[in-house]
Parts: sequence; C-alpha cells; structure tokens
Amino acid sequence: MEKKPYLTPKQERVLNFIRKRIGERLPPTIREIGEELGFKSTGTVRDYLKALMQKGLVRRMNNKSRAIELTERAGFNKIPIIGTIMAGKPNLAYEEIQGYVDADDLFLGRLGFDDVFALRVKGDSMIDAGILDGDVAIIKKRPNADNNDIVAALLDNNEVTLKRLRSKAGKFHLEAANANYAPIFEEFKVIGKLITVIRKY
Amino acid sequence: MEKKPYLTPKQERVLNFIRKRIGERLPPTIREIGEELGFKSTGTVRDYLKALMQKGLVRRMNNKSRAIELTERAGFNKIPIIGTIMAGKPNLAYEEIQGYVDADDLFLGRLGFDDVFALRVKGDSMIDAGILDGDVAIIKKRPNADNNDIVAALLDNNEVTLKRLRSKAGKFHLEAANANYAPIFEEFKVIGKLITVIRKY
DNA sequence: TGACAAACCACACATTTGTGTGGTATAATA
DNA sequence: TATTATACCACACAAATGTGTGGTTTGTCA
Repeated sequence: MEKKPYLTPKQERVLNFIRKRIGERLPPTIREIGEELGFKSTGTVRDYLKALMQKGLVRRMNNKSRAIELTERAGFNKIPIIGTIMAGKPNLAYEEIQGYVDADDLFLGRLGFDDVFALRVKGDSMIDAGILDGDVAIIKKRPNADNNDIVAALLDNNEVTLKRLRSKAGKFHLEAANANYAPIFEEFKVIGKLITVIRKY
Repeated sequence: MEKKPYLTPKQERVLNFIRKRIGERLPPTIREIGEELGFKSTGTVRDYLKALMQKGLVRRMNNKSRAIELTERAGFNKIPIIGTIMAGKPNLAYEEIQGYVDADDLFLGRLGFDDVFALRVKGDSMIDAGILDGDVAIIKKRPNADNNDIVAALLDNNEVTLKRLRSKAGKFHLEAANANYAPIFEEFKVIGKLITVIRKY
C-alpha cells in the first residue's frame, strides 16, 4: 500500500477542501477552491492542483468543469484495515495498516443500484451461516444462481426468503442454515443472489 | 416514506442517467444528458429537468455547472428494503417496499472517517455472534465500552482481537463467542467498539 | 373543441469555468 | 551562487455550460 506523500500544510488544506466537497456531492470549481482558501488568482489554485497531481493524489479531466477526482492514494473514502497496533502510543498509530477498504467498494462496489435491493432478515433460519435476525442482506437481482449460493427466493405464498440453494440429482431446493428448519422442496423462483450482509450494532 | 411519483419512461431514463453519473462521482451537465439520451437541444433536457424538479426528485442550483442533486424522494443511494414481492410479475415490482436503506447511512452513517477503522476478522472466535472469518468489522475508536459490547481490544502481545466485553465483580474481561475459546483475563485495552459488520460473498 | 402535458428542436446570449502567459517574493537545496 | 519548490497575483482568452425565447407535434382529458 502506497503511503501518502508529504504535503505542505496548505496543500493539505486544499486537498481537504476538495475531499469535503466531493463528500458533499459536488467537486469544487477552481474558483470555488480559491474563494474558500482565500486565493485571489485562479493561477494559484492551478499551481496547487498541479502539485497535488504530481504527487499522485488528484486526477483531472481537461476542460471539464469540476472534474477533480481523488486517487487511491488520497485516501478518500478509505478506511484503514489494521492488523496489529503498536502499544504504548496513546492514540492509534496505524503502523500496521494492511490496506484500505473503500467504503463504496466494500459496500456495493460498482454495481449500480438498479439491480440491487435489500432484505431485512427475519428469524434465525440462516443463523449457522452467520446471518442473524435484523441483518440487512444486499441482493443482486438474478434469475438463477449456482449450487450452494445463498439466494433470495420467492415462494408460492408470495414470501421471500433467504436460503441456500442446493441441487440434488439435477433438481434445486432450498436449505436453511439451521437444523431446526426443514429443507424446502416446494416451487420457488430465485430472484437474486446474496452479495453482502451488513449488521449494525 | 413518500412514494416516488409517477414518471414517464423517458423521465425515468433521464433520472437514471443522472443517478448513474452521480454514482460515478460527477453529476452530468445539461449537454451531457442530452448527448446520452439523444436530445439535440439543451432546451429538451431543461424541460425534463423542470419536470423532475416539479415532481420533487431533483434539486438544482442556478448558474452552477453540474449542480444537479437528487432529493430524498428520488431514492438515490437508497436501496429498497423489500418485504413481500408480488408474484407473477416477471421483473421485481416493488409493491411492498418497507422503506429504504441509505447506502451511506447504513454503512457508516455520518461518522466521518477519522474515528473509524476496519478490522478484517480472522478465525472463528466470534462465530456464535454471527461474525465469521473474513468479515470486515467496522470499529469506532473509543477508550472504553459497556458490558456486553463487542469491542476491539489490544492485548499485551500487541495483537488486536474482537471480543465481547464482560464485567464481573467490577472487573472487565473478554469473552469469545465460541465455546472452544477460553475467556481472556489478561491485561487489555479497549480501542474501539464494534458498530458494523460487513460480509461480502 | 379547447386545454394541457409530454416530447421534442433551434438558437442566441450570458455566465461560469478552465487555460495560458507572465509576473513577484521567499526559503531551502545543491 | 544557481536552482528548485512553495506561494502567491493579474489578466486575457477560449471553451464549457446554463438560460431564455419561441417554436412544432402528439396524445389525453374534460
């Protein structure tokens, strides 16, 4: 994992402002950056952007308004994954960062939202697969899945369940991950495949 | 939860394109929308934007480039939580949307990233709490926690573990959620509290 | 029939925004 | 000492982008 290069305090401020604005949904224009940071010339801002680009923190598209992107390196949206943390230090020093999780990535990746929906898990039928009551299951719409995939399936009574798809002698059925529940052999339709489970405490 | 108002197919396409672009980081300009959707006049696009604004799906700022925002209603970043899905319909008709999960919200809320980090879970010591090997645990930095909270703790050997915090007779110790692991009574320091678990399939 | 919304187009024009050139001053580095 | 990086400014210009006016056509609803 590449380390963030040294930035001057001012450069840091520029980067932070861009970060903030992107977080608020709309990257700033050059003049907006200048206004915020108190620069009277667009040239000044461009000097900063050039510096940030050279340090690999920022990417831009020519002649496009607001087309400022932060790179991997800039660590926007990245949550550090930590292995071992050095003791002694009072506040966490990330000495052992194993990598970064991209918040977006981790969550949905680049799926787009059209083919994704969520189910709130009810009950304990998947408890042995580590899916608990109240968890949110993110499902990607698909009309089929493979053996052993966990799927959202539509049953005859119009209910949706989350179960593991199993094939036996060419025939598919659904299995809970909990010995207290019997396999389901009735008619069902796969509506999507489980891609992510999220649990909030 | 307000329902999304009726949109014509074309309006839907415009909205989707905007959604897509915002998802990709940069909202489109009026002309970019027109290009994508095959409109030869910026006026046409503005008509669509006006319609979408009147229906409360889009917000704009005057004279600002790319300043298109989607409102709550437009369901950007919202993943529908579905209870029961009507059968018969070939593609999912969201007749029973129980609400929406805000992707950002669900994931981190508005914590900001400064006091949050992630741990990749190793091993099966928390399996009975539905936390599996490979899961990503999102931890909010805190020097303390309450009884029964699941915490990231720093042990004397400089390792970080995810365990449940227990107090007994005024003394805290750590407990795994797996009968195969003994409680930990040695010295430790709480470094944060588990707030979210994410698992990707 | 009349009114209205949806769906378009063509342009002219005003702003916003990005680009480029050419400066100044200071401090650190080789 | 020459060079380089940082840290600014002023402007002119071009390109991108938003706005506004004034159309046409089609279908629906009262």
